[in-house]
Amino acid sequence: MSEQPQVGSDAGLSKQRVVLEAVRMADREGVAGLSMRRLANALGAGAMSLYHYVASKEELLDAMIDVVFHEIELPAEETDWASAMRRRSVSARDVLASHPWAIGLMESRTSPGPANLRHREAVTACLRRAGFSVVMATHANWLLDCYVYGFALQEASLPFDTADEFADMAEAVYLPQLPADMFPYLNESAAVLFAEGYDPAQEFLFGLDLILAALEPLRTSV
Amino acid sequence: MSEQPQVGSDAGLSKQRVVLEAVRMADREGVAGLSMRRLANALGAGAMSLYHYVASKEELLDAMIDVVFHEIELPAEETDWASAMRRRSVSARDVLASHPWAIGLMESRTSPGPANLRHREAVTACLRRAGFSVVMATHANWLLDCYVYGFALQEASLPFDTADEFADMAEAVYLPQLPADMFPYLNESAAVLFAEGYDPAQEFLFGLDLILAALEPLRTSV
DNA sequence: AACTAGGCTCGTACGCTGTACGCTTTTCAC
DNA sequence: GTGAAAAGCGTACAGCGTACGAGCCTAGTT
Repeated sequence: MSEQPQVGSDAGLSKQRVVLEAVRMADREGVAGLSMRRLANALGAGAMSLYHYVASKEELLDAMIDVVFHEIELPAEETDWASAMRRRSVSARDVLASHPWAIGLMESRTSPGPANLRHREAVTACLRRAGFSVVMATHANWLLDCYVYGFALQEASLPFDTADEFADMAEAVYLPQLPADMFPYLNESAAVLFAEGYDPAQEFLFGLDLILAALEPLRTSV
Repeated sequence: MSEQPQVGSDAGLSKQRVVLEAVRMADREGVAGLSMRRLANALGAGAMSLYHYVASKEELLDAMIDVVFHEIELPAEETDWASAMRRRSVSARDVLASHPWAIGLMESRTSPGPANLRHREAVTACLRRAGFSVVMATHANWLLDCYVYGFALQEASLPFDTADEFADMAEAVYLPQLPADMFPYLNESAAVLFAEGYDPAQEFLFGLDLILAALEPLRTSV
């Protein structure tokens, strides 16, 4: 054993090491591939050793979600509210897209972790300081989160990651499923998207900017 | 056995009976409580009998999701586009709120079922007929779906269902977790929401109407 | 030096899961 | 009546989360 097992070198467990390895494993193989035994194995430990750092798998999943929230950029304080919200929303999408398992886990997790709370507080602060009323700040917060999470959810359930994969996928799987007489409009859309290419990041910005612009007049100017 | 086992009376299995009972079971006890053995038991059958109607549990889950989509109202054709979208979005929220397990399942399901496709086609048709371009209709479709799914996801992860439960919950669990000095803005919000009551349905309409209003000028009038 | 307390590790075991395999029963066309 | 197909299911296997309790290693006290 090393002299400071807390630090998290390659020997010696810690809650942090367990949780981070779990995140890495979920990134690689999905949350379905994450089992306590396999996780312990990856850490060079016995399965039951993990339970000294984590009360249950549920708690592990909670901690993993909070790691994800921790990666999301907090809204900057110096800029205007819309730019700050834009940046943190883009960051949230990036993070959720790189941990696609996280979004599906959120449904079942009912109590927010510390990083989640910190983030909510910072967002609410940003909105309040920009002149939104308490009620309106709550609305705006919900609305933005709905959009970000909803986007991440839809993106995670897309069967492709890149534009090239989209092209392959559309030709091989999607279009044959859509007889032109039953789905004329979807065929039309698919054709256009196929021709022009489809970029999720750009799609995200469209809705985000629309929402931000629609919220702007709802703050009482300070 | 009855004479027409296909029909789905109380005797005789069928894919429909299996899937519907699975949905009912998930509604009652969550998707975690749904096992092939317990499902078979509820249907008065042996576990392996289910596999004559469903290739795997994955396929069962896909079919369950499609049942949920089937329950969502299609956009009406006779009204203006905004009313039609509003109605179907409200319907979607209602349905997803009554099957909270569904939203968490969507992340892992990559190929849309027939009811899902039918719904997408109808929505796209509604938007195109209202004068949205192909690209803009895609944007609008994504944006609305993001909002609906995101809302459902957030709603599902709330630890309460009714306003009364919210009050209890806020006092017992939420507020003690939020020291006023670290989370001044969240405390402020919680106090106001606590005083005024909090209605998810109303919250949903705020964002929905904001989005619909912001989309209106983006169609080229017909 | 001997002893002890407490933190850490983990082997074993239990009840559960999805489902492959193959056997039995039922249904139906001829 | 007969043969074939459809429907039902008992058994078994690998893997899951985790309760339990036994072992180890270290620090502090006597």
